[in-house]
Amino acid sequence: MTNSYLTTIFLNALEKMQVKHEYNLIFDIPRNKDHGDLYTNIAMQLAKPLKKSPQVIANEIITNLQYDKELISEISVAGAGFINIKFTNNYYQKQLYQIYSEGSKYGYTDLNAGKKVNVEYVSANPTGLLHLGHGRNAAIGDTLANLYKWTGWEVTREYYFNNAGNQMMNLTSSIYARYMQLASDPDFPFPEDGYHGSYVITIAEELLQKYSQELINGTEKDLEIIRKFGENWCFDKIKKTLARMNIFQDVFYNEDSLYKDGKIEAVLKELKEKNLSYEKEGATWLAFSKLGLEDDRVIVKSTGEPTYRLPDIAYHREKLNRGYDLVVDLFGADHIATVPDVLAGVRALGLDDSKIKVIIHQFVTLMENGEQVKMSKRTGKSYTLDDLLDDVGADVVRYFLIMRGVNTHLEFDLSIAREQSDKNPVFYLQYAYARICSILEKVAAEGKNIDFEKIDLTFLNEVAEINLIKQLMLFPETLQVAAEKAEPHIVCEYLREVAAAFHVFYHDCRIIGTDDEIKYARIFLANITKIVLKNGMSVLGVSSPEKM
RNA sequence: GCGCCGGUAGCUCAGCUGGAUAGAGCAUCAGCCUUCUAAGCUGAGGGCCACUGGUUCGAAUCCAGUCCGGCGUGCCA
Repeated sequence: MTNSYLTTIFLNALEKMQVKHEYNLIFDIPRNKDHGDLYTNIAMQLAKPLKKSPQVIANEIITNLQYDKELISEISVAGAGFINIKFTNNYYQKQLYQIYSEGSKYGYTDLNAGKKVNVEYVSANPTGLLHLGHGRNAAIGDTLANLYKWTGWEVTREYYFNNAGNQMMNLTSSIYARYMQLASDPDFPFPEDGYHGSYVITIAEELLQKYSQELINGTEKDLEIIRKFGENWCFDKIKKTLARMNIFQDVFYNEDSLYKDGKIEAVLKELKEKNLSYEKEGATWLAFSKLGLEDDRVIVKSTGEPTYRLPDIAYHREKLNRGYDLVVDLFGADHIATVPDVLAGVRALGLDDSKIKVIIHQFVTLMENGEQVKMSKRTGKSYTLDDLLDDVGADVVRYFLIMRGVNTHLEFDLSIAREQSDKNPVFYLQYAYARICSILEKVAAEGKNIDFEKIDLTFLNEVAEINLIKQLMLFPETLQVAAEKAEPHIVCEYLREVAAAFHVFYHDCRIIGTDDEIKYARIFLANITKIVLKNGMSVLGVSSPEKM
């Protein structure tokens, strides 16, 4: 981590010593509390170039350090040459004022001000209902978008879909078959690889209600009506599900518009001009082998239809052309194969693919009572995201789906998720928040006006108080790291630690019934904690109820 | 076969741009409510960080190889 005060005094010391070698001055929190509040390994880094032992260098640095004794109580050399720094309570108390002045904006940094990012997530085609996998994608994507917002980016949340391809045709014929089975012929054959989900029957029932027997001839016009009906039905359901998760995207980008606007044609033409595409066996191939990949791939099938690669490439160019500084894609692990193709395609068009950041998340397995709940697309008996939301609620769903690293296979334990108890990590955070609200309410009921500007924070000297302040101070940097690494779970872990630090404070330090000075200082601290928890939970998209 | 991800406590997982004695939650065991929400707090036990070799002051972390699991490897998306 960086610390501006420490950085300044250390750079001054190194300058005095006339150190001109390369180094990376960073401060970190030691695992062991006896080693102080922060440490740096700068002396080790300089050992080789200066040809001195780390301990000797560390001592020289300390000799040259000039610092405010009001803020730093101790700087010492330890172990192999670590420099440990210990702050005074006064230092921490002062930080609290700083947090207070930022108020509900605390945590926000304008690091990326003026920069635009597009985050594309969910992007399920309107051919069915969202399931658990989409849920993880949605939760990670939306939280990531929040993180970008909190680190200064101007964020566009985007959903990409295709309502024209094979999948849509498949849905259409599946609905038609169900419709026919209901409307005229119970034995009407169901397509070989059709959509077996029970929702298709529901769609057919509604279709029958609206159109009666009108569509039984299955003319092209009839099928178009059915297709549109199915698409609208699915999209409506998808959007409602997302809304339940507090997800509202800004742009719904239709793949079809790439064709209508001639963007697919343009890409094909350019690739041909650059001699990167060629005809073979009736299909158009893209010469990925000339772009650093192993094999050439088909981009237009011999039937004349493009494969997914072509519109994907055109779509990414389109996004880059819209002027984003960063274009983020969120995919499940099953889409990994498309990534190198799309990036190579974008490079082939002369664009900077380093602006594209692809995040691949691993799968989710649903567990119940220690057994895996099997998802079966064939039988149509699947546990949808809506089912899950009905079952455990939006807060638990969002939290559980982001609480692990994106690269880790996620085990979603229904038994724990359903439990409204200490086993459930969501409630741990919400309980801390509710406790704060409850106590502040009690204090307010006493009717005394407290002037926050005049509270004397030097009364906060208990270990639990200082530890809580330390935790609260880490919030902005935590959001930065989580955004930078694209790892929302970092925020989950952080907030759990904030809640834990608060619970200890709550346990050790009584508020009501203590002397006024101490009481007011502690109320102040509780208020700051409330702000951090609330802001943090809003980043996660989890609600912060005042009562539990 | 090849590519990507993972293998850390009984279970689920952090830590992975190298740092001091490897962490958390759950589970197990032992404590703490006449006072602000016990959905809480305190403590204990629990580990060849998959394996082997390498890099260096120092490796769970980096490199190479091996083994195990997941996902890919289409004129499906």
